[in-house]
Amino acid sequence: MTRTILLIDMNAFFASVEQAMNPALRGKPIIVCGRGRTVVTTASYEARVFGVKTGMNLYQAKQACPQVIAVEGDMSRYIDASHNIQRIAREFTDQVEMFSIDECFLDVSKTCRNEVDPQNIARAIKHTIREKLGVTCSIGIGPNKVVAKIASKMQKPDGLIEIREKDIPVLFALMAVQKLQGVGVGRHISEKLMSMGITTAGQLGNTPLEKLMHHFGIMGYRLKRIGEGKDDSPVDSSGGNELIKSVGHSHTFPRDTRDISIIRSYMMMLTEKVGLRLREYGLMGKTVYCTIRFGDFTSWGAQQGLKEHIRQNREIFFVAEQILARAFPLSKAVRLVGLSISDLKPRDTQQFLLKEMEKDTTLAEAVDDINKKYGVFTIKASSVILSEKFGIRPSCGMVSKQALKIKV
DNA sequence: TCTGGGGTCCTAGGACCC
DNA sequence: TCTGGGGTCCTAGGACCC
Repeated sequence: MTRTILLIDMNAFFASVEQAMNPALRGKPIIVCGRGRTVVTTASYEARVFGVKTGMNLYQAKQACPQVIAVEGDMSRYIDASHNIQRIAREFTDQVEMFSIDECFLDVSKTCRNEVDPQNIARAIKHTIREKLGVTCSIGIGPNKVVAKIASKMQKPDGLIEIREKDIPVLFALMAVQKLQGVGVGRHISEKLMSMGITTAGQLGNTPLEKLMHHFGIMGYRLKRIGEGKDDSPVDSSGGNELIKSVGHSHTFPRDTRDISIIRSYMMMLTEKVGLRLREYGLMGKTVYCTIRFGDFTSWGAQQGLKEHIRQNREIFFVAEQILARAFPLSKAVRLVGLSISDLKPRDTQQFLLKEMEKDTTLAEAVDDINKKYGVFTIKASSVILSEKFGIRPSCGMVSKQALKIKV
């Protein structure tokens, strides 16, 4: 059965939301970024004209566009906007999958079987989003999710492209493999494909499966399907039923360091951020993973599986410290430390019966409550105060998809 | 001029057990 | 002393995504 899938892809989403909320930013080149040694998360189209791109550092952005306005991102605003987009999408079909904070798949096959032109649906969605939220989007239409996604990237901003099944062979024959970025063909794979003489999507689809399997293993099968413009994956409208698999944070130091006390205090701060979110989500984890990025951008990582699930800051920190100890003595200065916890399960309420745990939990949750009410780190561990002495400020976590899972 | 932060999935190798 | 094969679990690392 032929399907009709739409992908709504928001244009310069974070920057557009900031401009919609603050008239003083409209029509101006702006970038949304973090703090410290940060990069551009999103550049407005006015900034892109000057060559400002995602991933540039602030210096590069200012060089390219001296008048660019840097705005510190506020994730909660983007999550709100994302929910609003989802609500609008549901006015058109109940088959809606929030794919990321700024992308949304719709399966409108049923509607289109009644002679409704999918382009009319797309135009109505674009109009509603612009009217209600003051931001624009590009919509791609295709017979499946992969093709819809490719179509959505073909015209930006404010685009609308439909790729019909019969158009795929001609279109893909001309499409460079780099254009498949975003559907599972990243930089490494496309470079390898090019070195094999496969330069277009069409050539990828025509390459014998055995050859692709030989070079890419089981991935070869998926690559061939992408090259053929085929994809059976359904639009998953189950929403927040997906489980969160891991919760983590990382932080880049203002300056590279070998000082164990600095590294340790950052790790304590990360522990508190991870622990806070774990408790917020009502989860506990059984595997702790620590990572270090060195000044030369090489990295080290190690994990520790546990006998029991944990959720308290001091438990997480105890394990993190043991893992971190394996990285010493350090051969190079450290740029970033990261901490994440996985192997998650919902909080076991029975454990509350244990008095010791109860006390600890009550304390941690009281701290969480106060921090939620009066701002993160109103109450903080001594290590965090120490962190601040070194010029560290806790940043807002870029939670994206997880926040959507929780809040929807 | 160096290059953020949040995730997911997959693979490969070693340990261990039967 | 040398020899299996299969399965599972754990760990490290890579690729990809927004």
